[in-house]
Amino acid sequence: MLATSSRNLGVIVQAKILIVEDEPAIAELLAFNVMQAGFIALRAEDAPSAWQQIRDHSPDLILLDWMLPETSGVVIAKQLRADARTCDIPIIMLTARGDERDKILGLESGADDYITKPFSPRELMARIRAVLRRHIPIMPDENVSAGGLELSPVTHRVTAKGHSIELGPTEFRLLQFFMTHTERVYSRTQLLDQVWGTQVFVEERTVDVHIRRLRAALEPAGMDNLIQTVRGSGYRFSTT
Amino acid sequence: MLATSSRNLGVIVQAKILIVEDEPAIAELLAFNVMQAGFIALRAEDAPSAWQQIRDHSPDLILLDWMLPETSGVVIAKQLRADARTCDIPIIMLTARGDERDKILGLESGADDYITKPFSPRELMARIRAVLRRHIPIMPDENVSAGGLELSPVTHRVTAKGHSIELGPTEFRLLQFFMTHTERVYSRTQLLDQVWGTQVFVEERTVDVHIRRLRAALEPAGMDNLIQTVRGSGYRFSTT
DNA sequence: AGCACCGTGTCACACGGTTGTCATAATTTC
DNA sequence: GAAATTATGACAACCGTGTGACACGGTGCT
Repeated sequence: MLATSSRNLGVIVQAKILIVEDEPAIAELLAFNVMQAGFIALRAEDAPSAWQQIRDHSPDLILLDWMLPETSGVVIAKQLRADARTCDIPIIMLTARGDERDKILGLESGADDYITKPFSPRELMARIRAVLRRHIPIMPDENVSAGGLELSPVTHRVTAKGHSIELGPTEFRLLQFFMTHTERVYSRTQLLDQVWGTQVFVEERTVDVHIRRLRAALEPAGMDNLIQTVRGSGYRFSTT
Repeated sequence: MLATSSRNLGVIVQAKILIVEDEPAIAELLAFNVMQAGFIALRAEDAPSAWQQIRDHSPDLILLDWMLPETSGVVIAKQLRADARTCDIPIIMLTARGDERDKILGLESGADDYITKPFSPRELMARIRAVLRRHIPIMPDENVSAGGLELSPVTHRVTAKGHSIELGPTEFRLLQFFMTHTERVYSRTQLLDQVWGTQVFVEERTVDVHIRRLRAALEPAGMDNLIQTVRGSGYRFSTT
């Protein structure tokens, strides 16, 4: 599992994190850590440029300094929460004083979490990940059954009339895609996009190999004929 | 997690109840009764906003209307059950027709109870309390037995066909979680959230070590194969 | 206090499974 | 038969997991 990026339905997205901090040294430190962890770091040093960044890039999370030159972080947080377009963006407050009152105020103003300076990079990243984890949209993965096969994403099991079928991760995703998109031909490129993800560059012929491996796993149950080759076009999952 | 979940502690602070209902009048009525009874009422009028609420507030119980504009309540219920993060949330179905078939379908789709409109507030609250009573004490203090293992939270003991099994606190909680959530794959992140808690920051690979320690403790009884590795996904407690 | 002990989290390393790629054989199409 | 396309077998690199060791903090004991 890539700890650095939020995974959703097989597609890897790189979360964008906006750092709103006026002290350059701290901003630099934050940006470094954030990028080190594999996120995209956006930066703003005051409220106007923060809004600009939010409008242009719609970040997935905002690290917001408590103390800012013009507008305080709390005000920004409240404004973010007031706008329908931004009220869903999670906020982590950065505060210098380990004051308990700051914590209360920060949370009341709509922050999802807060962290006091100085902070360890590990803790910061952990909190970021925790907050992001809570905000990843829930995509229900339902059990699928087709052509006598039963696939259960939650238990990560595949069965075919009693036979238990062992699959590697890639073959599992491949079969899952086929079972949720039956009776239709998919080119190798389409399969790569859907199963491997768009950002991965893999040889087209690799699909052949995984098709073969999937068939081999299905063969003991006599269900390998479900995966059909359509010459010149690609592959198809068909019950007939 | 800052929004203190009403579970976990075993003590019901204030259960959050999500009302999914498109008719404003009925939603209002429900909310009023729920709040009157001392619960926190969340509201959603369609499937998307319901998911939003679930994601943000993780309610302790869901009142789900049978008939909804876009996605039917049954579909939502099934999706809730399919997701590891939501499968434990109890559901009470609201149905207008006193039809017996609805009841069957509703229960099959994973609802814990159902109630037909019109209903008396007293009956509704009684059912809510009954369902909550059954569901809150999942983690705390209930003896569990699965796969030939017996776990008793009150005495903090684990036995496997005569063998007494010694576990450290963390391994105990880990096993308890697995035994109350069998046959389902959990990622390291999910296990950290569920067993360690969301505000604890621990390396993901630490889970491996505790899995190993748990297996080592189970090995003398020959039950270490109950904890299965699902490569690329996580771990699973399975009796098969 | 000093001590040993336990539980825990982290790391480094080893091992095996998985994966992508290629060369080659088999198959289909014209 | 030749060309195009796909199936197969083999292989090396990589990644994920298992494992042992160690450090740290807490607890109870002498």
